[in-house]
Amino acid sequence: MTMTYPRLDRDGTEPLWMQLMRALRATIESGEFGADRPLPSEAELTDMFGVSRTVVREALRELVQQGLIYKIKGRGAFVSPRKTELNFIGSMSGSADDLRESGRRVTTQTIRQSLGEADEREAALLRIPPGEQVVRLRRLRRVDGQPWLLVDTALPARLVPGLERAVLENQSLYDLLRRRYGIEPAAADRWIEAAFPNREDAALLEVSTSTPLLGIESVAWMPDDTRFEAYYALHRSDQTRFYVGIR
Amino acid sequence: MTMTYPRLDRDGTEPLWMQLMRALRATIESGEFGADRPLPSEAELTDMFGVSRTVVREALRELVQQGLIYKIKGRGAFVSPRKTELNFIGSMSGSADDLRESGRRVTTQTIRQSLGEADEREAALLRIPPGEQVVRLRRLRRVDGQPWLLVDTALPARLVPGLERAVLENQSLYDLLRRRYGIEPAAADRWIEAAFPNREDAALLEVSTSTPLLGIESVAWMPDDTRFEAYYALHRSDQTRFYVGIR
DNA sequence: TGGGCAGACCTGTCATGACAGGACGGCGAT
DNA sequence: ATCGCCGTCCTGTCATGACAGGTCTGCCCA
Repeated sequence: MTMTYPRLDRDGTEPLWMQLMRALRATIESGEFGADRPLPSEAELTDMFGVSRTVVREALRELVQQGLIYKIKGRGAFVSPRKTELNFIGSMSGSADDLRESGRRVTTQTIRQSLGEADEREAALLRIPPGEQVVRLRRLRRVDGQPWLLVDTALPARLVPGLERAVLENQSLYDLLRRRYGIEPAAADRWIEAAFPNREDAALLEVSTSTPLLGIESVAWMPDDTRFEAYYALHRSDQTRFYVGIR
Repeated sequence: MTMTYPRLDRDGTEPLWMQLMRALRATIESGEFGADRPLPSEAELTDMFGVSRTVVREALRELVQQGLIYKIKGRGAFVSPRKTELNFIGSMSGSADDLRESGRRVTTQTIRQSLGEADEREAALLRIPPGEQVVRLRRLRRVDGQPWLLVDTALPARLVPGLERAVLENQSLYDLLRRRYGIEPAAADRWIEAAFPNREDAALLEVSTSTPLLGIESVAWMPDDTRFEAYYALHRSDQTRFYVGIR
């Protein structure tokens, strides 16, 4: 067992379990472990990181939830076989702007970025009065050069002052929200349907208007229940199906 | 606080946290609590049920995961507003045959039920050799009389001897698997795409062949990693969108 | 009347300990 | 060589305790 890990920061604000989860996740994603290879046992991890078994279990539980590992009672934890599909729908970190790269070239082009007034739908999702200021983004996600996802996002302007002028190209919106505005996502609701694109959307996604696409509506909120993001996305599932892992 | 709860069985095999989760869930689903109403605090629940806070937290965590409740630090846990959509994709209990009823009349008609040999796709999903015996089910789910979901399921015959002759009408397949075969689901992988139905499927679902539907492929397994179920489902999202809650 | 502070109550994090039961390997007996 | 048993190691469950920090209410003072 030759793994080396960063020391966990006991004085910071980030919980130990989260730091540990990140460290393990980084190792797994580095490719150091192949599919179905065992991780160190819980007891070993408590020794290696100098934390309690509670912390280790919490970190591992999260990795199981994310589908990166699986656990078998009496045997241990193992690295899950690599998913070729992207866990976009079923993971918070898999949101439109925080898509995990799986050896694919992912680019994001911002088509529109403006201030506006929340319409009825946006207001209902974001739990704000209709007409309240929102920042609206329209972005096109490409995977290996192919259009893949077209997302229309609305965020309450009062939460993200200046976002309508920020540089967003190939940026993770969630990172930006976290660093600049202290927005920590806690949970999201998502609704999925099959839909046809209109003429404009079809052109952007380079499909015909009779191509069936996945439509995903989403609203996300912070730990204090404040809705900070609503989006509607069109996805070309003819290219890549959406994966959801249930743990 | 006038709630009455069943006593938890300390001598059985079912973990206390799971029993508690079920009890709370039953209360919530009975309608006794309205949306956003507070649950008893963790401390109160430990007193009421005579269990440790660990057990209470585990039960509540599971309910949060299922989207039935939400928690706010410093304030407590609250009943989530009732979802009108069914949590089919993102929940193990929301599998094709264990759909939660939300005040809707749900019926299931078995169209086909037979023994067969696993084809390449079934074999890959179930991790069995092609040609191995599988039980195949084709079922049509109706909600309020409207066709809603058409599911083709394959299960390794060696795990479910006699299932091809069992009475399945309006039965929960998961209940049956649990009671008769001791099959306990642990996790699942699911893939979602937009698709068109073929002529036969379109007729069953009462749509045209140019109606876009959601296609869901799924494989589920037990704690020992044995794949016990694979299905492909077509869903009419023109009727009801699919909901996924991220917690 | 309004604002600030303290205390009580809440969930979140973490440590420690114990026991149950599943998995696996080694050893001994047949 | 094979099978069964035992010991060790593993995760799962559960209890207990402590502390941090968020929330809310009531009280006191200006």
